[in-house]
Amino acid sequence: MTKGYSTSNDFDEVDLKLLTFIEDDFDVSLDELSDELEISKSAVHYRLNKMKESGVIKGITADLNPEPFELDMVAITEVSVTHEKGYSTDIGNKLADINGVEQVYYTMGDVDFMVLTRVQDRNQMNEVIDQMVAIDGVNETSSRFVMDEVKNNPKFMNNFSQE
Amino acid sequence: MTKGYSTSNDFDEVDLKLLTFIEDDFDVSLDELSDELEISKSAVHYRLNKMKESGVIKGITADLNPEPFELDMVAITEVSVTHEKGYSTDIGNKLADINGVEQVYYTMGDVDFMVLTRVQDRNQMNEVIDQMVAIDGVNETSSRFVMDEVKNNPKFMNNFSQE
DNA sequence: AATGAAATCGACCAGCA
DNA sequence: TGCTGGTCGATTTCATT
Repeated sequence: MTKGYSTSNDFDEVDLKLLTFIEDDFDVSLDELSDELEISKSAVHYRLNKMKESGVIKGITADLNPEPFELDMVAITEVSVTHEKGYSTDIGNKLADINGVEQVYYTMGDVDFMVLTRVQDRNQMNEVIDQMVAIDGVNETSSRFVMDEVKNNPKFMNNFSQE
Repeated sequence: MTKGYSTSNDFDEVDLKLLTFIEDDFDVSLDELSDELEISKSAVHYRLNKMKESGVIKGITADLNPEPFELDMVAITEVSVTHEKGYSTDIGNKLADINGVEQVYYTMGDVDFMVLTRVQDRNQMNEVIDQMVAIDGVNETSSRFVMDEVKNNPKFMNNFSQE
């Protein structure tokens, strides 16, 4: 974040509306956004550029469907570590680097990491768990299988609009 | 998914390379992709269109930075339900609809749902938890605060390339 | 599936409020 | 600083192979 936008106060209504739109769908033309926001195409472009440069917009990405890749086995694993050595950013990164691991959170409380894994089948899941316990400092793991991904598409602007 | 791409076998190397690129960064020119894949710009465009239409590419979205919105409080909550009535898709959807709730998974085992919540402060977090326990059928909740989001940017192609 | 040409759209710039 | 309008280059579309 090079400049501007240190707090939410730096956004006007048009910015918020723009962000809400493009967080949901960026596969639209400038004309469409221009119509919706009732500002000129150039102005839309100007605001987008500014937010990209400032880091408010981290990037533009394609959201893929896991189904065609048969990535339909998902598990959530609690990982406990032995609290000997200095702290566990190291272990967190090693967990994150395992193939199939999608999300890693370092948490307060009885367990240290929550890990979400997505793979194609039980064999791959076993491999992932094996790699977790093989990490130096990992003490114990406990996994739950996900039967249904009710919601897994974070949209910050939804959370923010409650303010 | 209207046609094609029912299994991973329907993708050739170029498709996989293309998907790997755009899942990470779609803010690139056709020329860049054309160079990288060593096919013509039109061919890139053709493949992209096909994958959008077939649903392999679910959409193009902007990835936003939570920091400017001060959405830096994250918690993971285990939700248990009373298993009386018919099943709990209903409860899952109600959890998903709560403002601030980002992810909801229906899981096997001792708890029924894992919920990830992102809000601005403790007050908002309390509100969210209140709304969870207020849902009819919700029995018990247990929350852990997230100290560090080690990894939270799912990339299917990373998981897939292990195959 | 892929190509090349024609039509459309987006990126960039100088200038203005 | 935010925006405008115009130019140029990039993208989309389509007939063709």
